[in-house]
Amino acid sequence: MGFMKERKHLFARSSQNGTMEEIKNKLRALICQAIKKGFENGELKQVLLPEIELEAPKLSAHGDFAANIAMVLASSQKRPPREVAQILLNSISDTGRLLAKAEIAGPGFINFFVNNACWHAVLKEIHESDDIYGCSDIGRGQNVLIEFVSANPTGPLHIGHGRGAAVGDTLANILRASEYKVEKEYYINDSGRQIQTLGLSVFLRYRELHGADIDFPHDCYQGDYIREEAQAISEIKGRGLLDIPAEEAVAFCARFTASTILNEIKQDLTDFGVRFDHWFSEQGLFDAGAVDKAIQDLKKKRIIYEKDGALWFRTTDFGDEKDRVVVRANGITTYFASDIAYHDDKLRRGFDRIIDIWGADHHGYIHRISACIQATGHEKERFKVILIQLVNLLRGGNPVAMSTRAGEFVMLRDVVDEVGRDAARFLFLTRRYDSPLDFDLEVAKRRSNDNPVYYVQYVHARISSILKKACAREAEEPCFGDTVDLMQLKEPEELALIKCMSRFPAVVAESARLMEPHRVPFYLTELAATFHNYYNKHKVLSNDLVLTAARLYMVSAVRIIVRNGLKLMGVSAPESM
RNA sequence: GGGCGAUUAGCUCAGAGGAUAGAGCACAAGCCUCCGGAGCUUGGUGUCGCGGGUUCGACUCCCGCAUCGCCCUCCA
Repeated sequence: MGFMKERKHLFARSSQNGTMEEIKNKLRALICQAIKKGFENGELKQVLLPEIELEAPKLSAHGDFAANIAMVLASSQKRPPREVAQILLNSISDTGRLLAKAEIAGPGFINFFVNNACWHAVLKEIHESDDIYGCSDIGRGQNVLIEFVSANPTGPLHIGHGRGAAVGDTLANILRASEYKVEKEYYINDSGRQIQTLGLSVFLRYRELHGADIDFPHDCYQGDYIREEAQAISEIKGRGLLDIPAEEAVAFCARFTASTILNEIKQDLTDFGVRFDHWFSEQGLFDAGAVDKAIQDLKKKRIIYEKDGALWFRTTDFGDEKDRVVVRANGITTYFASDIAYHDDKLRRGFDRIIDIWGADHHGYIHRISACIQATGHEKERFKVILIQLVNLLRGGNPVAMSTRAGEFVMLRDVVDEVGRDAARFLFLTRRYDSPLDFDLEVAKRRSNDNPVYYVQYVHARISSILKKACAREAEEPCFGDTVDLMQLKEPEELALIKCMSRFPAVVAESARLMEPHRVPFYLTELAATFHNYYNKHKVLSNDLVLTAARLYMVSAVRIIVRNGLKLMGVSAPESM
């Protein structure tokens, strides 16, 4: 989906919200006229005009759109809903011949059945919009910064980071498609104690490598990669680090290793299809004096105070349960200190909204950051946190042991190597982010219905194959001009498919508004099912060339949506599988 | 003890004011003279955790309770 491309022809259209919205607006106008007519001829008591809601009913027997207006009006009219509905129905004048049928049903719904031609217009819209079908303007150009992954450069990315990466990247795509201006940022915790510990861990392994008898502390990093880093340093420096003061040696190991690991993280993310606009260094904040300045400013405001030799932030003023330490008694700043400066910096860069994506175990941090955002003079509404629940890695239903202590965690790279990037990205998005995710490696590799990624991609490959075959039949080169007779499309399965297609822009817009990327894969799975159902019942290619042209026009529209939807998710849309 | 999240079919999960609450898996039975069977069709199961409230109408919103998970460091 070409989110960043020129969108002139879309703006030129009467609506940016898709054909379905246009149909709804026309229906609203009809209803509105009917109500006013009722007011004028005295059949209805004059009341304030309520919002006219239209929904797409689940059951096709309930029409294409249902209005609850009669039930809403019933109480103020002091008449039964169905009676009100009847009055409205009598007053509706469908001059544009939009409706095939309208009827009263259930407790007082008015169900509208629109003409097939309305739905056929959806196909034209899809073809005209092509790779921007699904885009909307609901973001109105707002600037948004999404910070995600932001794993410490003390070890490789694990599978949990993968979920964060998939959600963050997809959310960014969805927002961009909805006319938000989005920048993606990775915050590098390249300062402080954990980097120090990293250096120490590597240095100890280095000494071990050179024959020293070491006692490897429990709180040092345990993974095998620490030994590999020590080996790498050894190859460059030989025994050189043994001859300089230990402090310098540790500092060297810290710098060297953090930078190596960060490069590996960048490579992993690149291979996972995630590209950041900014890599923001925590150390950079210290170097620029931003952390000190933030602390001094808040001291002046008496939001930061001294107690027991430490500096505390009065987060309780902002609803936190206790105050938090910013600078410890030993003079070392906590993460919180740089986070104050960091979030202040983000907002000063002029973003309307900043979004942080964190693991759910950090939820206790929300109050703190919200407090410092307010304390530094920003509105807390500009800040939003998305908490992502944990990933449980399984293999054939059995949990894969993941112990941080023993350094046995499953790396994102290994998972991607085993199941593929498409499957990994898709599966990470098949749960709401606030629901824990069981990620089963065997299921991820399986090519069946419990693995939705292939189910959806298969649609793309299948349609591609049909189009290829159609081109090969020289007599009927598919021409998608105005010559296509869309009235040919009247089978129930065809209309169901087109209606499903018409929902895509609303799905993307809703997904952007609620910041819920999972809506896209769920929709695509439904579209795929609707398509397969159609495909198994009707042949696209036949001797009826007029019908064939119309059907080709339709299925290639399906292909456009599948491609656009997968693109949002960073998943490929293969021509063949 | 406090905070956050969750609780929907046997399992994994969608649904966030509307009508008879859905999908996949699993189970059973069918569909290839056919454009890709990595597919389709047909079968049924739910006190939507419990109890109140709001309203024309609640799985959905509000309050209380129960259970589960995570968090409650001068940790990162």
